[in-house]
Formats: sequence, structure tokens, C-alpha cells
Amino acid sequence: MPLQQLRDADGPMETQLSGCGEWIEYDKLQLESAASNKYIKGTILMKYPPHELGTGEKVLKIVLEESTTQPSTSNQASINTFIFGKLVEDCESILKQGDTVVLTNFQASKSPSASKDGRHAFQLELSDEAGATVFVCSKTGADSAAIIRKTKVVMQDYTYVPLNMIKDGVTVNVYGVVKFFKQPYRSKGTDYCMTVTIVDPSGAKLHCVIFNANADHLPKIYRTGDVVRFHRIKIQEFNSELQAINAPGFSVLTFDGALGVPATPRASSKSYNFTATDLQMVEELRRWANANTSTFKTTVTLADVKAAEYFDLTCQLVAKADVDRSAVLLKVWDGSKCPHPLKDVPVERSGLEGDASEITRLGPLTVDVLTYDNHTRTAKSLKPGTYLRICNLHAKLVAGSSEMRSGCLGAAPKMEFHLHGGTAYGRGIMPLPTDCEDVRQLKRSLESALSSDQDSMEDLTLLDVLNSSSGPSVLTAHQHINPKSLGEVLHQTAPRKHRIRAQLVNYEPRALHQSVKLYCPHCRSLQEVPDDDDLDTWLLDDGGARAGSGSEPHGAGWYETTVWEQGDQRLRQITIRFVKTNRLRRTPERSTILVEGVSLNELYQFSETFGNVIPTATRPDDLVLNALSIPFLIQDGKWHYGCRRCSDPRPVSVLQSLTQDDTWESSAIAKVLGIQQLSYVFVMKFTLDDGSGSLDAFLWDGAETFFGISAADVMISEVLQEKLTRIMNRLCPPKTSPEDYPWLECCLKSYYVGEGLDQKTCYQVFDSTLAGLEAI
DNA sequence: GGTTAGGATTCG
Repeated sequence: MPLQQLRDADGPMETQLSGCGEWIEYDKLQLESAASNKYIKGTILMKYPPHELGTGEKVLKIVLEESTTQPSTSNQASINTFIFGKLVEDCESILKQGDTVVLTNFQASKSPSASKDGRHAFQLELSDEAGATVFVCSKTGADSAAIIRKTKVVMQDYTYVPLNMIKDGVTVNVYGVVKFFKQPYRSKGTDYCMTVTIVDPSGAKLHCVIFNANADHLPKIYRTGDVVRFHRIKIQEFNSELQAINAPGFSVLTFDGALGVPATPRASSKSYNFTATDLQMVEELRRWANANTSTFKTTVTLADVKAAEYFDLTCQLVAKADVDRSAVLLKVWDGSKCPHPLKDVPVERSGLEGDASEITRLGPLTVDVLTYDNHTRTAKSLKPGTYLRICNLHAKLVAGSSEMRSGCLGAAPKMEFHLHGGTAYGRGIMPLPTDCEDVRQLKRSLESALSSDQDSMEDLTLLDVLNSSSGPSVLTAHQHINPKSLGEVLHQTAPRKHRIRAQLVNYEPRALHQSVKLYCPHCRSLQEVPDDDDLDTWLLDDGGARAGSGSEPHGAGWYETTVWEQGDQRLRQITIRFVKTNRLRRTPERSTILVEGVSLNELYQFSETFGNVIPTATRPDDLVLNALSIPFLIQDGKWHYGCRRCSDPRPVSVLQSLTQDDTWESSAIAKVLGIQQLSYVFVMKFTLDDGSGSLDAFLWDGAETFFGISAADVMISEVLQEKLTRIMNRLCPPKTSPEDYPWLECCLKSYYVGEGLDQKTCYQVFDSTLAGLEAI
């Protein structure tokens, strides 16, 4: 209820306000968007006549004084307060000078008149759009008791002016499609600034300048073509053209301009009004803009960049380095290969911030971007791995200096990428959130680039892990290759494929359970499978310690909750949430449960009974996954882990989207939860010897085919673990002299790892399968 | 009730 009256008869004001949060004094106010858990109190010192905006919406200005009991000399003691929209009508008739009011869900912004009127440096802005409530405690209780109203929460009906209808001097609401924008940058004054040009089907365009002390409150525009909704922009004339500037109560929503993607508003404030009419408006503008694509820039990737062109690049940061005082180097990639010869910016490897193996692995696809002047500040703040849009990047062709010196005209000039200083043409670097449409598309390009790179002959990551860690015949898929001796193999350059015949004289790890690792197909890193002791500790630390916070997250109707106490060493509260589904038959083995506060033993027990078990933890407003060192899902007894580097975990509530259908596959669960699943792989090192030479070869990719056993299954099956032991004992028999070891035939491929003098040749067993396993 | 900017390439 936007306006409520409090009566003395109903008890002390403080009691009546319980539930409105905490009282905040004027000098503790902060520049934040509406804080729902705080209220502010004051006496009405002045009340001005309401004023109408060009939108038809009313504004009421009142001045509040902190306290009537303690006279204060502080200029913080009175504060300008602006009330917008539907709330004005009620406040205008009910509020009287001298009344005490309490305000919630207000927004504090800088007061531009503070230096003149000597009042508080901030002002308060209230609108029902932001959920503001005004409580009034009238002195003349008898009179106003008659006008207590039960006002319904009626949202303001906003009117939007077509861009060709706007007039000088009015404050209006508009919708438009972004034709040009400069991303937020620091102005020479006190605020961040952003300029936006919008267009609409009326054919007119409007230049807008938006300021805010907090860059987060500026429009979240990611690209031209985005749709924006501005509330309360003031129209004024500049250089004989109309321009818009943010007016008091300004708010903005931004939408992706693509057809068919969800119209999810990116808001400048925590609460906003969004109706079905808005949705129609967004869709209409999207249709119009997409039918007139000629007005917007086309997407350019590194593969299709032209010489001397300025373009916007959507990419991921791989590494960065300071070059000098005015330049920072960014190494970026977008999954495509730039066809031009590239100029590399010389920097010390030690000066590069970023994952060394990533820098090496992605090297052939990365480009060097030099950023200058004002952009170095942004560039320095970026973390490798961040997704970026670099706007107005200059693809510059430069003749190589050595070619110039040797007079070798005609030598291919090299391409350099510069982000020049200044903000002209929207120049700048913008980190993109991982959930935006452009990043989704970029990730697909990066993934496909990685998977087509799978066959490349280098894999530093794998080698790093192996170096730091502590008969039967074999059928090969390449019978057409003539077998070679290991002596010959050792004398040939890499990369090359060979078929060999040798004895397995040693293998590692000897403890076979250590041969199963977790592998991320995205970043290609390997990690150990967590052991039980660690898991038990992490589970109780992560889940158990916080369990029992009591309150159930909001909107929790999609599961049923059961809670009980468990008293072993320390008292724990176990929470089980049974996810409701549309299924007629709900059997435990087809059910999904969310568990919290459980020990490892209990987790094992639940996973034996229930089909899907998801360990969770409670946060104040949400149910979340635990740290990714804990499995995010146990499905049919299989423990699924997520990659800490490549996952972007979402609140567990997103699982609701699965309750409508039957797709409770681990991959579907991982996808909605934002988890990059790790797969179980075998990783072993075979020492092979055929008398002519000896070498170490890795067995991993293809190891499941080699053994005919799945690495994930071997984790949960003692039978398979015993079988693997028997296989290895057959291939490399203990208590037997080496000359009696069986001979294996298999395929080997060689590849280089490292650079320069550190380069070495490695070998990998591939495309090979053990035969005669039935007998083992 | 309004300083900042007010789209307009390029030193590197």
C-alpha cells in the first residue's frame, strides 16, 4: 500500500512499523538504489504545490526535517524529497505541514541544489514503481481519520512519446532502439557519463546524455540494436537540436534487440515496473529494427576483419601486460583465425598476466590488442578469462620494419590492432556478463574452436599433471601402417603416427584407482577425484555449518521440505527437499532430492535410494550449490563434478524449469545450473620396450576403448576395479622376468610439448583395443 | 533543480 496512516490509538509508531526494517538517520544515508530493509523518518517542514511533468505524471516536492525535539545546526538536518506518479494524489491531499512521515523503498540521489539551499547533500525520490510506501502520523488525528484510505497498489500507467513528437523543455518517457552509444566513462565532473542515440519507427532520432555517480545505474547497453526504455528524461535544446538528459526519478531498462530471445530487462535500479504492454513495445521495436538492419553494424570476427577497418570485437581475454605508461596489451581470441599476418607486440613472458598453458594453447588464435590512454585504466582492471566487447578497434596495416630495411618491397605488411585514446565513435572496452546473448554465441565459437583443435598434437596441461604426479594382443585401427621398432620411432621427428610392437615393462600409477581423473572438455584441465575424507570435511563445512538458518527461500513451491536433527559429534540439521514433478508415478529411484547438511555417509545412503541427489546450501535468498569440489549431482549412483574454472553456477531454483518435463539427464541438469561437467578419464603412463629402444607413452584419450571399461563405471564398481587389476597383471605380470612379458601391438602418436630448448617429444597410445578380454 | 557531455576515428 503506497500510503498508510498510523494512529496513536494503534500503539507506538515503532511497533506499528515493525517489519519495515531498520531506521536510518539522515547522516547515514548512502547513494544506493531503494533499500527495502530501511526506513527514514521526518517532519514535513515544507510542502510545495504539485507539478506536472510532460508525461502527465505528477511530482510533489516536500522538505523533511530529521527531528522536532533536538534543534540542530547541521545542514544535514533537512532533506528535499520528491514524490512521483500515483503516490502524489494521495500525498497531496493527506500530507500536511508538521506531519511526521516514514518512508520506505526510497531512492537517495545527489541533490543538485544542496549548495544553494543548504540542505542535505542527497535528496530522496519516491515512486510506487519502486515500491515506495509513505506512512503518515497526523497531528490532527481527528480530521484525517476520516480520510484513511485503503489504496490498492496501482501501478502508474506510463505514456511513451514517439520520438518525432517530443518538445523542448518537457520531461517524458520514451522507448527506442540504440543506434549509437558510448559505454559509461568517467566525466571530468563528479559523475559517470554515457551518451546514447536512439531511433524509433517515427523516423526521428534523439541524442541522450545520461549521468550518474554510480556507473551501475547507467543504461546497460551492450550493442547497437538493443532496445531501451527511459523514464523521465528531460528534453532540452543544444546546438539547435533537441537532446535528452536524465531528469529526477530517471530510470532505464535495456533489452537485447534480437528477435526470439527472452525480453529480460536489464535494469538501472533494483525494482521497476514491467507489464505486458512493455513486452509488446519491446517486441514491436525489435521487429522494426530487425526489418531495418541496414541501420545497424554487422558483426565482425577476427576471421573477416578487413585492413584499415574500425570494428567492434566480441572476444575473451587470454592475457594482458603493461607495455608502457600509455599502453596496455590485451591478448584476446574469438575462436576464429585472423587470416592476415599479425604483428606480435614484444613483451616479456613474465610480464604477461594469464594462465601460461592457455597462452600457449590458444596462441595461434589470439591477437594482440594495444589499448591506449584512457583505456589503459579499464584494461588494467580486467581479469584474464573475462568476455569483452572492444568497440571501435582499429585494424591497422603496418609494413614490417625488417622488410623495410632490407628493401624487400612486396613483403606482406602485418596487421596490428589498436584501441586509440578517447571515446569518439564509442571507443572503449566493455566487460560482458556471461549470461548475455553475445557471450553465449561467443562461447559456442570458442568451444567449437577448441574441439576442432582436439587432434592437435600438443597438450601441456596433460603433461603437467602427469609430470607432477607422483597374451593378450592388441588390435589396432591402423593395420595399413607398417610396424616400426621403438629405436626407429625414437629417431623420427614429431608429430607422426606409428604402429609398434613392444612389451609393457612398467606403468603408472601402480595404485589403479589413481588412474582415474576428472577432465574438463572445455579448458582441458585434469584434476584428481576428491577422496572421501576431504569430501566428508567439505560437505559438513560447506553445507552443515550453514544449515539450520531456518527460513525457506522465497518461491519454494516446487519442492516439499523435510527437516530433522542429527546428533552425532555435533548437532546438525538435515534438510531434504523433494522436487515435485508432473509424473504420475513417483518412485524414489526416479525422484530428485536436494540435500543439505548431510555427511558423506548419508550422501551415499541417499544416492542409493534416490535417482538424483543434489547437495545444496542455503543462502539468505536462495538455494545454491556447494563449492564445486563437492559433486553437484549424484545420479543413479554416479558422482558428477563441475569444472571450477568453466562453470558459472546459477541458483538451484533454476531447476524448476526441468520440473515440467522428464529431461533429468545429468547433462540437462548441468546445463541449467550453469555447470561445465567434468568427465572421468583414465590417465596412465606405459613404459614400452622392444629391445631396440624404450619410451614412455601416455594412455588416456581412448583408454576406455583400450580397456573396454568406462572410467566413470570403474569408480563405482568393485567388479570392474578387479577386472582392471587383472588386465594390468596380464599385460605386465608381477613376479615374472621381463623377457616373459607378453608382446603388445598398438598405435603410437608423437607430439611436441614446450617451446625452444625446453621442447620435448611425447608419445600417446591411440586407436588401440585390447583383444581377448573375455578370458580375463 | 542541473557541472560533467553535448557521437563525429587514426601518435602509439
